[in-house]
Amino acid sequence: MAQPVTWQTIQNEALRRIREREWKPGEMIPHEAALAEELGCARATVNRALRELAAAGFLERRRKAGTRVALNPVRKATFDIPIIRHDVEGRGAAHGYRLLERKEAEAPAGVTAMLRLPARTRLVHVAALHLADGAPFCVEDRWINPQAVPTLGEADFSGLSANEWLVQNVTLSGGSIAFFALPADARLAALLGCSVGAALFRVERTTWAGAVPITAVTLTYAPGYRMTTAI
Amino acid sequence: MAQPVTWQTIQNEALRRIREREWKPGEMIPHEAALAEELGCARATVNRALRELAAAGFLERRRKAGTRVALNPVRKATFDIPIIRHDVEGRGAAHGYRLLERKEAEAPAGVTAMLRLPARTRLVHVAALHLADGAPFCVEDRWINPQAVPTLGEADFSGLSANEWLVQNVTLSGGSIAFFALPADARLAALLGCSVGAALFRVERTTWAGAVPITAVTLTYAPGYRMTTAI
DNA sequence: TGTGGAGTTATGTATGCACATATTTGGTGG
DNA sequence: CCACCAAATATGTGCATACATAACTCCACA
Repeated sequence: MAQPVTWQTIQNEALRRIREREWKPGEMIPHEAALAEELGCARATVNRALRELAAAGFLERRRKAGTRVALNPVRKATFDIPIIRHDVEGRGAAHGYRLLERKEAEAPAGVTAMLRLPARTRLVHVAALHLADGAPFCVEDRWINPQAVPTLGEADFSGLSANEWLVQNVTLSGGSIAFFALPADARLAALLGCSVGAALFRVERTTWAGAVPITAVTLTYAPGYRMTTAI
Repeated sequence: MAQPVTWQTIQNEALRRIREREWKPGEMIPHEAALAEELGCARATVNRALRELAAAGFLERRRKAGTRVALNPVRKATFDIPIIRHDVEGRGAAHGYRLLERKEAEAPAGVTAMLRLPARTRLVHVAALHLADGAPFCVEDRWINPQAVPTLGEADFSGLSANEWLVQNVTLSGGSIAFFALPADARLAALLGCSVGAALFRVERTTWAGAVPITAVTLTYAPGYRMTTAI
Protein backbone atom coordinates (compact mmCIF):
# COMPACT_ATOMS: atom_id res chain seq x y z
CA MET A 1 0.00 0.00 0.00
CA ALA A 2 3.02 2.25 0.01
CA GLN A 3 2.17 5.16 -2.20
CA PRO A 4 4.19 5.08 -5.39
CA VAL A 5 7.45 6.96 -5.26
CA THR A 6 7.37 9.78 -7.80
CA TRP A 7 10.35 11.39 -9.44
CA GLN A 8 9.59 14.55 -7.48
CA THR A 9 9.98 12.63 -4.24
CA ILE A 10 13.38 11.49 -5.40
CA GLN A 11 14.29 14.97 -6.49
CA ASN A 12 13.36 16.49 -3.16
CA GLU A 13 15.26 13.81 -1.32
CA ALA A 14 18.32 14.47 -3.45
CA LEU A 15 18.02 18.20 -2.89
CA ARG A 16 17.73 17.62 0.82
CA ARG A 17 20.87 15.53 0.85
CA ILE A 18 22.70 18.21 -1.08
CA ARG A 19 21.41 21.02 1.10
CA GLU A 20 22.23 19.20 4.32
CA ARG A 21 25.68 18.27 3.10
CA GLU A 22 24.91 14.57 3.24
CA TRP A 23 26.28 14.62 -0.27
CA LYS A 24 29.14 17.10 -0.23
CA PRO A 25 30.07 19.41 -3.08
CA GLY A 26 32.40 17.71 -5.51
CA GLU A 27 31.62 14.30 -4.12
CA MET A 28 30.32 11.38 -6.13
CA ILE A 29 26.84 10.19 -5.25
CA PRO A 30 25.58 6.58 -5.50
CA HIS A 31 24.79 5.47 -9.00
CA GLU A 32 21.27 5.27 -10.31
CA ALA A 33 20.71 1.59 -9.74
CA ALA A 34 21.82 1.85 -6.11
CA LEU A 35 19.59 4.83 -5.45
CA ALA A 36 16.68 3.12 -7.13
CA GLU A 37 17.02 0.14 -4.84
CA GLU A 38 17.55 2.26 -1.75
CA LEU A 39 14.57 4.49 -2.42
CA GLY A 40 12.37 1.72 -3.74
CA CYS A 41 11.66 2.81 -7.27
CA ALA A 42 12.74 2.09 -10.81
CA ARG A 43 16.00 3.37 -12.23
CA ALA A 44 14.09 5.40 -14.81
CA THR A 45 12.48 7.34 -12.00
CA VAL A 46 15.81 8.13 -10.41
CA ASN A 47 17.13 9.03 -13.83
CA ARG A 48 14.46 11.62 -14.44
CA ALA A 49 14.93 13.19 -11.02
CA LEU A 50 18.70 13.44 -11.36
CA ARG A 51 18.59 14.49 -14.99
CA GLU A 52 16.54 17.54 -14.08
CA LEU A 53 18.80 18.38 -11.16
CA ALA A 54 21.76 18.24 -13.52
CA ALA A 55 19.98 20.53 -15.95
CA ALA A 56 19.33 22.92 -13.08
CA GLY A 57 23.02 22.92 -12.23
CA PHE A 58 22.97 21.07 -8.92
CA LEU A 59 24.64 17.94 -10.23
CA GLU A 60 27.18 17.09 -12.89
CA ARG A 61 26.73 13.83 -14.69
CA ARG A 62 28.97 11.99 -17.07
CA ARG A 63 28.58 8.57 -18.54
CA LYS A 64 30.56 5.93 -16.87
CA ALA A 65 32.13 8.53 -14.58
CA GLY A 66 28.94 8.86 -12.56
CA THR A 67 27.21 11.74 -10.85
CA ARG A 68 28.79 14.30 -8.54
CA VAL A 69 27.45 17.29 -6.65
CA ALA A 70 28.36 20.43 -8.55
CA LEU A 71 31.30 22.18 -6.97
CA ASN A 72 30.19 25.64 -7.99
CA PRO A 73 26.49 25.26 -8.38
CA VAL A 74 25.94 27.70 -11.16
CA ARG A 75 22.73 29.35 -10.24
CA LYS A 76 20.51 29.66 -13.23
CA ALA A 77 17.78 32.23 -13.46
CA THR A 78 15.11 31.85 -16.07
CA PHE A 79 12.79 34.65 -16.77
CA ASP A 80 10.07 35.36 -19.22
CA ILE A 81 10.44 37.91 -21.94
CA PRO A 82 6.92 39.20 -21.93
CA ILE A 83 5.13 41.15 -24.57
CA ILE A 84 5.53 44.75 -23.44
CA ARG A 85 1.80 45.23 -23.27
CA HIS A 86 1.51 42.30 -20.87
CA ASP A 87 4.40 43.64 -18.85
CA VAL A 88 2.65 46.99 -18.48
CA GLU A 89 -0.70 45.42 -17.70
CA GLY A 90 0.90 43.08 -15.21
CA ARG A 91 2.03 46.16 -13.31
CA GLY A 92 -1.58 47.25 -13.10
CA ALA A 93 -1.31 50.05 -15.64
CA ALA A 94 -3.07 50.71 -18.92
CA HIS A 95 -0.89 50.13 -21.96
CA GLY A 96 -0.55 52.83 -24.57
CA TYR A 97 1.42 52.77 -27.79
CA ARG A 98 2.67 55.37 -30.24
CA LEU A 99 4.33 54.46 -33.53
CA LEU A 100 7.18 56.85 -34.18
CA GLU A 101 8.59 55.56 -37.43
CA ARG A 102 8.27 52.73 -39.91
CA LYS A 103 10.43 52.80 -42.99
CA GLU A 104 12.87 50.75 -44.99
CA ALA A 105 16.43 51.96 -44.84
CA GLU A 106 20.03 50.90 -44.83
CA ALA A 107 20.70 49.45 -41.41
CA PRO A 108 23.58 50.86 -39.38
CA ALA A 109 26.72 48.78 -39.19
CA GLY A 110 26.10 47.69 -35.59
CA VAL A 111 22.79 46.17 -36.56
CA THR A 112 23.97 44.32 -39.65
CA ALA A 113 26.91 42.95 -37.70
CA MET A 114 24.68 41.61 -34.95
CA LEU A 115 22.42 39.95 -37.51
CA ARG A 116 25.39 38.71 -39.54
CA LEU A 117 24.10 40.39 -42.67
CA PRO A 118 26.20 42.19 -45.29
CA ALA A 119 26.91 45.81 -44.43
CA ARG A 120 24.33 48.30 -45.68
CA THR A 121 21.59 45.72 -46.09
CA ARG A 122 18.19 47.38 -46.35
CA LEU A 123 15.97 46.48 -43.41
CA VAL A 124 12.69 47.73 -42.04
CA HIS A 125 13.08 50.10 -39.13
CA VAL A 126 10.30 50.45 -36.61
CA ALA A 127 10.45 52.83 -33.67
CA ALA A 128 7.72 53.12 -31.10
CA LEU A 129 6.99 54.42 -27.65
CA HIS A 130 5.13 52.30 -25.12
CA LEU A 131 3.18 54.04 -22.39
CA ALA A 132 1.94 52.93 -18.98
CA ASP A 133 -1.06 54.92 -17.80
CA GLY A 134 -0.04 57.57 -20.28
CA ALA A 135 3.50 57.93 -18.96
CA PRO A 136 6.49 56.89 -21.09
CA PHE A 137 7.41 53.30 -20.31
CA CYS A 138 9.74 52.02 -22.96
CA VAL A 139 11.21 52.96 -26.33
CA GLU A 140 11.23 50.11 -28.84
CA ASP A 141 13.79 50.46 -31.62
CA ARG A 142 13.68 47.59 -34.03
CA TRP A 143 15.19 46.46 -37.33
CA ILE A 144 13.40 43.65 -39.10
CA ASN A 145 14.72 41.50 -41.92
CA PRO A 146 11.94 41.63 -44.55
CA GLN A 147 13.37 38.58 -46.29
CA ALA A 148 12.63 36.50 -43.22
CA VAL A 149 9.14 37.85 -42.72
CA PRO A 150 7.26 37.74 -46.03
CA THR A 151 4.01 39.02 -44.57
CA LEU A 152 5.68 42.07 -43.09
CA GLY A 153 4.11 44.38 -45.65
CA GLU A 154 0.65 43.61 -44.31
CA ALA A 155 1.50 44.92 -40.87
CA ASP A 156 1.51 48.69 -40.39
CA PHE A 157 2.24 48.60 -36.65
CA SER A 158 0.09 51.67 -36.05
CA GLY A 159 -2.23 49.79 -33.73
CA LEU A 160 -0.44 46.57 -32.82
CA SER A 161 3.17 46.93 -31.75
CA ALA A 162 5.89 45.19 -33.74
CA ASN A 163 6.79 43.50 -30.49
CA GLU A 164 3.43 41.80 -30.32
CA TRP A 165 2.98 41.27 -34.04
CA LEU A 166 6.26 39.40 -34.39
CA VAL A 167 5.56 37.15 -31.43
CA GLN A 168 2.31 36.10 -33.03
CA ASN A 169 3.53 35.84 -36.59
CA VAL A 170 7.03 34.45 -36.44
CA THR A 171 8.25 31.44 -34.57
CA LEU A 172 11.71 32.06 -33.32
CA SER A 173 14.19 29.39 -32.62
CA GLY A 174 16.98 31.23 -30.89
CA GLY A 175 18.84 34.41 -30.33
CA SER A 176 20.83 36.35 -27.86
CA ILE A 177 20.00 38.93 -25.27
CA ALA A 178 21.97 41.53 -23.36
CA PHE A 179 21.18 43.84 -20.48
CA PHE A 180 23.03 46.98 -19.59
CA ALA A 181 22.68 50.54 -18.40
CA LEU A 182 23.26 53.61 -20.51
CA PRO A 183 22.85 57.34 -20.10
CA ALA A 184 19.94 58.98 -21.87
CA ASP A 185 20.83 60.91 -25.03
CA ALA A 186 18.71 63.84 -26.17
CA ARG A 187 16.28 61.72 -28.17
CA LEU A 188 15.67 59.17 -25.40
CA ALA A 189 15.39 61.90 -22.81
CA ALA A 190 12.72 63.63 -24.86
CA LEU A 191 10.79 60.43 -25.48
CA LEU A 192 10.99 59.08 -21.95
CA GLY A 193 10.54 62.41 -20.24
CA CYS A 194 13.76 62.30 -18.29
CA SER A 195 16.85 64.45 -18.26
CA VAL A 196 19.78 63.91 -20.59
CA GLY A 197 22.29 61.61 -18.91
CA ALA A 198 19.71 59.86 -16.73
CA ALA A 199 20.47 56.19 -16.06
CA LEU A 200 18.35 53.99 -18.31
CA PHE A 201 17.97 50.24 -18.45
CA ARG A 202 18.27 48.67 -21.86
CA VAL A 203 17.60 45.21 -23.26
CA GLU A 204 19.20 44.38 -26.57
CA ARG A 205 18.00 41.32 -28.38
CA THR A 206 18.54 39.51 -31.66
CA THR A 207 16.29 36.69 -32.78
CA TRP A 208 16.64 34.03 -35.41
CA ALA A 209 14.58 31.36 -37.11
CA GLY A 210 17.17 28.69 -37.64
CA ALA A 211 20.06 30.45 -39.37
CA VAL A 212 17.90 33.26 -40.69
CA PRO A 213 18.11 36.55 -38.79
CA ILE A 214 14.69 37.96 -38.01
CA THR A 215 15.09 41.09 -35.99
CA ALA A 216 17.35 43.13 -33.76
CA VAL A 217 15.68 45.25 -31.15
CA THR A 218 16.64 47.52 -28.30
CA LEU A 219 14.14 48.23 -25.56
CA THR A 220 15.07 51.23 -23.46
CA TYR A 221 13.03 51.63 -20.31
CA ALA A 222 12.13 54.78 -18.43
CA PRO A 223 14.01 55.40 -15.17
CA GLY A 224 12.73 53.31 -12.29
CA TYR A 225 12.10 50.19 -14.35
CA ARG A 226 13.08 46.92 -12.69
CA MET A 227 13.18 43.58 -14.44
CA THR A 228 12.56 40.85 -11.88
CA THR A 229 12.30 37.11 -11.71
CA ALA A 230 12.45 34.25 -9.24
CA ILE A 231 15.42 31.94 -9.17
CA MET B 1 17.26 -0.94 -40.24
CA ALA B 2 15.57 2.37 -39.60
CA GLN B 3 17.52 4.07 -36.85
CA PRO B 4 15.51 4.42 -33.67
CA VAL B 5 13.44 7.56 -33.40
CA THR B 6 14.75 9.65 -30.53
CA TRP B 7 12.80 12.19 -28.54
CA GLN B 8 14.96 14.89 -30.07
CA THR B 9 13.82 13.86 -33.52
CA ILE B 10 10.25 14.22 -32.37
CA GLN B 11 10.99 17.55 -30.77
CA ASN B 12 12.60 18.93 -33.90
CA GLU B 13 9.73 17.71 -36.01
CA ALA B 14 7.25 19.38 -33.67
CA LEU B 15 9.25 22.60 -33.72
CA ARG B 16 9.33 22.47 -37.50
CA ARG B 17 5.57 22.09 -37.68
CA ILE B 18 5.12 24.99 -35.32
CA ARG B 19 7.61 27.16 -37.16
CA GLU B 20 6.13 26.40 -40.55
CA ARG B 21 2.61 26.99 -39.34
CA GLU B 22 1.59 23.41 -40.01
CA TRP B 23 0.30 23.60 -36.46
CA LYS B 24 -1.10 27.08 -36.05
CA PRO B 25 -0.93 29.13 -32.87
CA GLY B 26 -3.83 28.37 -30.60
CA GLU B 27 -4.67 25.20 -32.47
CA MET B 28 -4.90 21.76 -30.94
CA ILE B 29 -2.35 19.26 -32.12
CA PRO B 30 -2.88 15.49 -32.42
CA HIS B 31 -2.77 13.63 -29.15
CA GLU B 32 0.25 11.69 -28.06
CA ALA B 33 -0.93 8.27 -29.15
CA ALA B 34 -1.69 9.52 -32.65
CA LEU B 35 1.69 11.22 -32.98
CA ALA B 36 3.44 8.15 -31.68
CA GLU B 37 1.82 6.02 -34.33
CA GLU B 38 2.42 8.56 -37.09
CA LEU B 39 6.06 9.04 -36.22
CA GLY B 40 6.71 5.42 -35.40
CA CYS B 41 7.73 5.56 -31.77
CA ALA B 42 6.36 4.93 -28.32
CA ARG B 43 4.02 7.33 -26.60
CA ALA B 44 6.58 7.87 -23.85
CA THR B 45 8.97 9.26 -26.44
CA VAL B 46 6.40 11.70 -27.77
CA ASN B 47 5.57 12.60 -24.20
CA ARG B 48 9.09 13.55 -23.36
CA ALA B 49 9.50 15.64 -26.49
CA LEU B 50 6.26 17.54 -25.98
CA ARG B 51 6.73 17.89 -22.24
CA GLU B 52 9.96 19.77 -22.80
CA LEU B 53 8.42 21.95 -25.48
CA ALA B 54 5.67 22.84 -23.05
CA ALA B 55 8.23 23.69 -20.39
CA ALA B 56 9.98 25.89 -22.94
CA GLY B 57 6.74 27.72 -23.63
CA PHE B 58 6.01 26.53 -27.15
CA LEU B 59 3.05 24.37 -26.20
CA GLU B 60 0.33 24.40 -23.61
CA ARG B 61 -0.81 21.09 -22.26
CA ARG B 62 -3.70 20.14 -20.05
CA ARG B 63 -4.93 16.77 -19.08
CA LYS B 64 -7.86 15.58 -21.03
CA ALA B 65 -8.03 18.90 -22.87
CA GLY B 66 -5.00 18.03 -24.97
CA THR B 67 -2.10 20.01 -26.35
CA ARG B 68 -2.26 23.30 -28.20
CA VAL B 69 0.34 25.57 -29.73
CA ALA B 70 0.94 28.49 -27.39
CA LEU B 71 -0.79 31.61 -28.62
CA ASN B 72 1.78 33.98 -27.19
CA PRO B 73 4.84 31.87 -26.92
CA VAL B 74 6.43 33.42 -23.86
CA ARG B 75 10.08 33.51 -24.66
CA LYS B 76 12.17 32.40 -21.79
CA ALA B 77 15.75 33.36 -21.31
CA THR B 78 17.85 31.41 -18.89
CA PHE B 79 21.17 32.69 -17.85
CA ASP B 80 23.82 31.70 -15.42
CA ILE B 81 24.61 33.70 -12.36
CA PRO B 82 28.33 33.18 -12.34
CA ILE B 83 30.76 33.73 -9.57
CA ILE B 84 32.13 37.20 -10.21
CA ARG B 85 35.66 35.91 -10.43
CA HIS B 86 34.63 33.52 -13.20
CA ASP B 87 32.75 36.30 -14.94
CA VAL B 88 35.88 38.45 -14.93
CA GLU B 89 38.14 35.63 -16.02
CA GLY B 90 35.68 34.64 -18.73
CA ARG B 91 36.19 38.09 -20.16
CA GLY B 92 39.88 37.40 -20.36
CA ALA B 93 40.90 39.63 -17.48
CA ALA B 94 42.67 38.97 -14.21
CA HIS B 95 40.40 39.09 -11.20
CA GLY B 96 41.24 41.27 -8.24
CA TYR B 97 39.41 41.74 -5.00
CA ARG B 98 39.43 44.27 -2.20
CA LEU B 99 37.43 43.84 0.98
CA LEU B 100 36.01 47.21 2.06
CA GLU B 101 34.05 46.29 5.12
CA ARG B 102 32.92 43.37 7.23
CA LYS B 103 30.93 44.02 10.35
CA GLU B 104 27.75 43.11 12.13
CA ALA B 105 25.17 45.86 12.26
CA GLU B 106 21.49 46.62 12.22
CA ALA B 107 20.32 46.08 8.67
CA PRO B 108 18.51 48.91 6.94
CA ALA B 109 14.76 48.59 6.57
CA GLY B 110 14.92 47.80 2.86
CA VAL B 111 17.12 44.80 3.50
CA THR B 112 15.12 43.33 6.37
CA ALA B 113 11.94 43.77 4.36
CA MET B 114 13.39 41.90 1.38
CA LEU B 115 14.51 39.08 3.64
CA ARG B 116 11.24 39.08 5.57
CA LEU B 117 13.08 39.55 8.86
CA PRO B 118 11.97 41.78 11.74
CA ALA B 119 13.05 45.40 11.40
CA ARG B 120 16.44 46.25 12.85
CA THR B 121 17.66 42.64 12.86
CA ARG B 122 21.42 42.47 13.22
CA LEU B 123 23.08 41.04 10.11
CA VAL B 124 26.61 40.79 8.83
CA HIS B 125 27.46 43.40 6.26
CA VAL B 126 30.17 42.72 3.71
CA ALA B 127 31.24 45.26 1.11
CA ALA B 128 33.88 44.57 -1.48
CA LEU B 129 35.24 45.80 -4.76
CA HIS B 130 35.98 43.40 -7.60
CA LEU B 131 38.61 44.36 -10.14
CA ALA B 132 39.27 43.25 -13.71
CA ASP B 133 42.89 43.73 -14.72
CA GLY B 134 43.16 46.21 -11.88
CA ALA B 135 40.24 48.35 -13.03
CA PRO B 136 37.06 48.56 -10.95
CA PHE B 137 34.59 45.96 -12.17
CA CYS B 138 31.83 45.59 -9.63
CA VAL B 139 30.88 46.66 -6.13
CA GLU B 140 29.44 43.86 -4.01
CA ASP B 141 27.26 45.00 -1.12
CA ARG B 142 25.94 42.14 0.90
CA TRP B 143 23.96 41.45 4.07
CA ILE B 144 24.17 37.93 5.43
CA ASN B 145 21.92 36.30 7.98
CA PRO B 146 24.34 34.77 10.51
CA GLN B 147 21.59 32.54 11.90
CA ALA B 148 21.38 30.77 8.58
CA VAL B 149 25.12 30.39 8.15
CA PRO B 150 26.61 29.00 11.36
CA THR B 151 30.13 28.78 9.98
CA LEU B 152 30.11 32.43 8.95
CA GLY B 153 32.51 33.40 11.71
CA GLU B 154 35.25 31.27 10.19
CA ALA B 155 35.24 33.27 6.99
CA ASP B 156 36.97 36.61 6.98
CA PHE B 157 36.43 37.36 3.30
CA SER B 158 39.77 39.12 3.02
CA GLY B 159 41.02 36.69 0.39
CA LEU B 160 37.97 34.83 -0.86
CA SER B 161 34.98 36.98 -1.75
CA ALA B 162 31.71 36.46 0.07
CA ASN B 163 30.22 35.83 -3.33
CA GLU B 164 32.40 32.80 -3.81
CA TRP B 165 32.44 31.64 -0.21
CA LEU B 166 28.67 31.50 0.02
CA VAL B 167 28.32 29.61 -3.23
CA GLN B 168 30.64 26.95 -1.90
CA ASN B 169 29.32 26.83 1.65
CA VAL B 170 25.59 27.25 1.42
CA THR B 171 23.19 25.42 -0.81
CA LEU B 172 20.47 27.75 -1.89
CA SER B 173 17.06 26.63 -2.84
CA GLY B 174 15.51 29.77 -4.23
CA GLY B 175 15.32 33.50 -4.27
CA SER B 176 14.55 36.45 -6.43
CA ILE B 177 16.58 38.65 -8.68
CA ALA B 178 16.12 42.07 -10.20
CA PHE B 179 18.00 44.11 -12.79
CA PHE B 180 17.86 47.82 -13.20
CA ALA B 181 19.87 50.93 -13.93
CA LEU B 182 20.73 53.60 -11.42
CA PRO B 183 22.85 56.74 -11.36
CA ALA B 184 26.14 56.58 -9.49
CA ASP B 185 26.15 58.25 -6.11
CA ALA B 186 29.35 59.69 -4.65
CA ARG B 187 30.44 56.42 -3.01
CA LEU B 188 29.87 54.29 -6.10
CA ALA B 189 31.49 56.88 -8.34
CA ALA B 190 34.59 56.86 -6.17
CA LEU B 191 34.78 53.10 -6.03
CA LEU B 192 34.08 52.46 -9.68
CA GLY B 193 36.09 55.40 -10.99
CA CYS B 194 33.25 57.06 -12.83
CA SER B 195 31.53 60.39 -12.48
CA VAL B 196 28.62 60.99 -10.13
CA GLY B 197 25.39 60.36 -12.02
CA ALA B 198 26.92 57.89 -14.47
CA ALA B 199 24.54 55.13 -15.60
CA LEU B 200 25.31 51.92 -13.71
CA PHE B 201 23.88 48.44 -14.06
CA ARG B 202 22.77 46.78 -10.87
CA VAL B 203 21.70 43.26 -9.97
CA GLU B 204 19.79 42.85 -6.73
CA ARG B 205 19.37 39.38 -5.37
CA THR B 206 17.94 37.64 -2.33
CA THR B 207 18.56 33.99 -1.67
CA TRP B 208 16.95 31.45 0.61
CA ALA B 209 17.48 27.95 1.87
CA GLY B 210 13.94 26.74 2.14
CA ALA B 211 12.13 29.39 4.18
CA VAL B 212 15.31 30.69 5.79
CA PRO B 213 16.71 33.90 4.33
CA ILE B 214 20.42 33.68 3.65
CA THR B 215 21.58 36.86 2.05
CA ALA B 216 20.60 39.98 0.18
CA VAL B 217 23.16 41.40 -2.19
CA THR B 218 23.46 44.18 -4.70
CA LEU B 219 26.10 43.99 -7.40
CA THR B 220 26.74 47.32 -9.07
CA TYR B 221 28.85 47.13 -12.21
CA ALA B 222 31.17 49.68 -13.69
CA PRO B 223 29.92 51.55 -16.78
CA GLY B 224 30.14 49.48 -19.95
CA TYR B 225 29.19 46.19 -18.34
CA ARG B 226 26.85 44.00 -20.36
CA MET B 227 25.14 40.90 -19.06
CA THR B 228 24.47 38.58 -21.95
CA THR B 229 22.94 35.20 -22.60
CA ALA B 230 21.52 33.09 -25.39
CA ILE B 231 17.81 32.49 -25.67
C1' DT C 1 -34.09 24.09 -17.06
C1' DG C 2 -30.58 23.50 -14.54
C1' DT C 3 -27.36 20.57 -11.81
C1' DG C 4 -24.71 17.02 -10.09
C1' DG C 5 -22.46 12.83 -10.96
C1' DA C 6 -20.59 9.21 -13.89
C1' DG C 7 -18.08 8.06 -17.79
C1' DT C 8 -14.62 9.23 -21.10
C1' DT C 9 -10.33 10.73 -22.59
C1' DA C 10 -5.69 12.93 -22.86
C1' DT C 11 -1.87 13.66 -20.32
C1' DG C 12 1.28 12.29 -16.23
C1' DT C 13 4.10 8.94 -14.47
C1' DA C 14 6.03 4.34 -12.64
C1' DT C 15 8.11 -0.06 -14.11
C1' DG C 16 11.12 -3.56 -16.15
C1' DC C 17 13.59 -4.49 -19.80
C1' DA C 18 16.84 -3.92 -23.62
C1' DC C 19 20.23 -1.73 -25.91
C1' DA C 20 23.14 2.56 -27.11
C1' DT C 21 26.95 5.41 -25.93
C1' DA C 22 30.56 7.57 -23.59
C1' DT C 23 34.51 6.99 -20.47
C1' DT C 24 37.33 4.99 -17.41
C1' DT C 25 40.30 1.34 -16.35
C1' DG C 26 43.29 -2.11 -16.85
C1' DG C 27 45.92 -4.94 -19.59
C1' DT C 28 49.04 -5.82 -23.63
C1' DG C 29 52.62 -5.15 -26.68
C1' DG C 30 56.19 -2.37 -28.53
C1' DC D 1 57.49 3.59 -19.97
C1' DC D 2 54.33 4.86 -23.17
C1' DA D 3 50.77 4.03 -26.71
C1' DC D 4 46.94 1.67 -27.84
C1' DC D 5 43.11 -1.51 -27.48
C1' DA D 6 39.52 -4.14 -25.08
C1' DA D 7 36.51 -4.83 -21.25
C1' DA D 8 33.76 -2.97 -17.72
C1' DT D 9 30.44 0.26 -16.20
C1' DA D 10 27.39 4.41 -15.44
C1' DT D 11 24.39 7.12 -17.73
C1' DG D 12 21.17 7.91 -21.90
C1' DT D 13 17.31 6.44 -24.18
C1' DG D 14 13.47 3.61 -26.34
C1' DC D 15 9.49 0.52 -25.64
C1' DA D 16 5.24 -1.68 -23.93
C1' DT D 17 2.34 -1.64 -20.35
C1' DA D 18 -0.31 -0.27 -16.48
C1' DC D 19 -2.41 2.78 -13.69
C1' DA D 20 -3.14 7.73 -11.80
C1' DT D 21 -5.16 12.15 -12.40
C1' DA D 22 -7.42 16.06 -14.28
C1' DA D 23 -11.14 17.87 -16.62
C1' DC D 24 -14.43 17.88 -20.30
C1' DT D 25 -19.03 15.77 -21.85
C1' DC D 26 -23.17 14.19 -21.45
C1' DC D 27 -26.93 12.02 -19.36
C1' DA D 28 -30.19 11.28 -15.60
C1' DC D 29 -32.86 13.25 -12.32
C1' DA D 30 -34.97 16.87 -9.69
